[in-house]
Amino acid sequence: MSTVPAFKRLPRAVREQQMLDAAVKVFSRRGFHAASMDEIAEDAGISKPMVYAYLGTKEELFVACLHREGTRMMQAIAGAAAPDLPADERLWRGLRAFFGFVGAHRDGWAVLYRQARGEQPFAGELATMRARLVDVVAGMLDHALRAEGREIAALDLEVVAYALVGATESLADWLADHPDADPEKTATRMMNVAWLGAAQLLHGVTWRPPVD
Amino acid sequence: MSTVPAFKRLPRAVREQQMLDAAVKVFSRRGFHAASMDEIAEDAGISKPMVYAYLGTKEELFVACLHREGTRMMQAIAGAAAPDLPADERLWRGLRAFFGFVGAHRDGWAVLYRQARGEQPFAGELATMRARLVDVVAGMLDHALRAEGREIAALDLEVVAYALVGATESLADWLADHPDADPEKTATRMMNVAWLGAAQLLHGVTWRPPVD
DNA sequence: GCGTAACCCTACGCACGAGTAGGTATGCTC
DNA sequence: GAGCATACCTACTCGTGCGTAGGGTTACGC
Repeated sequence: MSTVPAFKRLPRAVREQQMLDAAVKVFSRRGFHAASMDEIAEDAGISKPMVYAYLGTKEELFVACLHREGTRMMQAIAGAAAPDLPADERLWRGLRAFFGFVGAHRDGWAVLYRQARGEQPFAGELATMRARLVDVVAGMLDHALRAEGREIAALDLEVVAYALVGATESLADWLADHPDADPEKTATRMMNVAWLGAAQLLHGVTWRPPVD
Repeated sequence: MSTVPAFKRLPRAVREQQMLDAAVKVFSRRGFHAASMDEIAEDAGISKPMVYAYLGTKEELFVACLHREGTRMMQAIAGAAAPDLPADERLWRGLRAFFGFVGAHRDGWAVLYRQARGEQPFAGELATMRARLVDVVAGMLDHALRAEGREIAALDLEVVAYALVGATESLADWLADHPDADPEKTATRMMNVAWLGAAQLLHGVTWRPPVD
């Protein structure tokens, strides 16, 4: 009794991508814990054991999402890189690529940053990625500084870079919550905050607390 | 058979505070979902039904934590307010109070911002608080701008304020993860990023994307 | 000293969701 | 067209953790 199967059989690689798509969607909507494997499987149009067979446990699945979205993001940014441009130009291109990515993959961003932040097992994964970003930014600042024959303590540099990355993430959240906002314009605004401030710092201007 | 009770009976108000202390601690360590009412009860040195009797369901308990910690934070910042000082001085005092609070209540901060961000039911609570902060910062910038006879579109102002708040939150996370770091010094660093950048903006200097 | 209200407990019901056992169908290779 | 790997399913087990039922004990007012 050859009943025609409701939906076609597909090669593993394809199904895996569908599952990851569904997982990113559900994780971003519900958060890691509240998301259920059943819902992810249903959303992918497949049964639960298939998900386990291909992508493993819930944690492994989540890590796979983190990996795919993270790699995509890093590639988007790296694609805009041009090592020998002046610092502001590099920063601008990086920001534009970054906000462009977030604008195009809003739930990828949500799962990557919003969800992974709190949950213990994945905080590390995320921290690594952020650390890489912070290093890049700090490296850029350091490079620009040396070009001016100036120097700042490494710790200060790191903290400033951390603040800039934080501001950028924050605007990314804002962007993700405002579907009609323009990524390009958001990048420009970030540039205003980051670069005008950084430029001052690079020229040796620093703010000191008043002695009260 | 009057067995001396292992621990004293205490009035409701006291127990409620103990429970909230325990809840904040556990929520910040585990995250909302992974935290169990049993662990919170045990940590508070009380049995689970008492928690339900006094603070209600898990969600209600979490909201209660959010409320207490949020109020404390707002009070800490409000206590440093002095409406008629120049903008940079106000910003400095606000930042100092804020980082001082985070330094002193690290897990209060964690539960407030790190956990509430992802989970749907509480995102609203947090968004409200952040919106208040953003308004304050934006209002300050706007005030300073008008004093110079200048003006910026409200949306731009809001986004800049959003970025500054994001950078500040990010440094707060950094502070929470570095127990030996000095809140005061962190505030100074934030001031360097925020104020030097904001000062430029206030003087009408803006960055524009290159025409490529 | 006695009632009553506030404080506090042990021990459960029950739902939900992770992960699996065990089997069926389909297409590909030789 | 037989054999075999791959794609796929239904239908469970079992742990975990929320929320509660149904009590016991201490203090306090009168």
